[in-house]
Amino acid sequence: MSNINTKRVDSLEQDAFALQKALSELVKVYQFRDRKNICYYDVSVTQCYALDALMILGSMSQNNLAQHLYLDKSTASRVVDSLENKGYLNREIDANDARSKILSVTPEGVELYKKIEHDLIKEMQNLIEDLDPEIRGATIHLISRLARTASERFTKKTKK
Amino acid sequence: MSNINTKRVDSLEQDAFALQKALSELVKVYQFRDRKNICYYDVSVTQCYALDALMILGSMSQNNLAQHLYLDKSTASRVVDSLENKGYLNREIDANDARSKILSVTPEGVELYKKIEHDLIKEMQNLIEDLDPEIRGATIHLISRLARTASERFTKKTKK
DNA sequence: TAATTTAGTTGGTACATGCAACTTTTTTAT
DNA sequence: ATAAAAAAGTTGCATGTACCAACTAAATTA
Repeated sequence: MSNINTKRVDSLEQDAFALQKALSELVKVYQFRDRKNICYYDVSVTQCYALDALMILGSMSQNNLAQHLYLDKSTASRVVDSLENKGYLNREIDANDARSKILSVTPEGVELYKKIEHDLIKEMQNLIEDLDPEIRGATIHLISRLARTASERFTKKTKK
Repeated sequence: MSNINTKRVDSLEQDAFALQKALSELVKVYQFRDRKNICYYDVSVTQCYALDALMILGSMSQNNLAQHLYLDKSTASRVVDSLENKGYLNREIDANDARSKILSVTPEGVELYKKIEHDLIKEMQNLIEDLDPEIRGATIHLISRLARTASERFTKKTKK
């Protein structure tokens, strides 16, 4: 038997354990945040996700948005209602398909989004500025991977 | 002006941006999981957190558990109800303080916990086995830090 | 042109949660 | 010693966010 190999396996298992715990804690805390309905300025977290999706991915239909947010179309409809009422986005009938509503962020929405994003990114910068760029890159990579894997796993289980 | 310095700053800002997005996506996906009430065997995610806290930190009072789970004591009471009914934990009056209930995991609870933990850790191993151990360690560290910072920030906002 | 599919809305419902009021026990202050 | 305050836990109630199902209107397909 190889000492080195055993060590490696142990380390992998330990790391997996530690990462599982850390991730679990992180998610738990963020769940708490969302339950408390902590808002950025005057939008809820879900509403903020909606703004983000539209800013990053551009205008899209409501159904499309629902998919990105992992929400039912009815829920998406209400989230959009709220954002529309607050004046942060427009909901216009698609010229090519009268069933469909095209969502787009208003100038007020863009302004709000920029404020929120600025705050969040600044906060994140403080958190990671002392880290080696290589580590930062690797972490981003891993977190993205975790998100992707989790997404596949959960949506598979639900059988869409 | 220094080219190198500019580059560094840019890289930090880009990393902060990317990390913010990745983290946001991760949390979104996990929220979806929890909404769907995806369970491990026959316990919900919150119930699983409760089991985990008791296994890792040992027996504790209900109030104590509530704090660890970022839950109101009333909600904790109900979560514990459910776990007790399923036979996964015991709730006994504290010999030193008759107001307090001491929670402990039953053998059935331990068994369930081990199964869940085994599954999760195996999954995590697959996800990280190709990464450099150094990177893994650093990532775990950063995720823990993110959790801790978020916890401080959110609980401060709520003013406990 | 009739049947089916799709996008979105609305009504009903469920469920986890927090808050407030309450009980019981312990601690503190007078 | 006793009264007042604090603490742990439970229960009732309200709330908000979500899903599902039924519906409308429009587009696509047969």
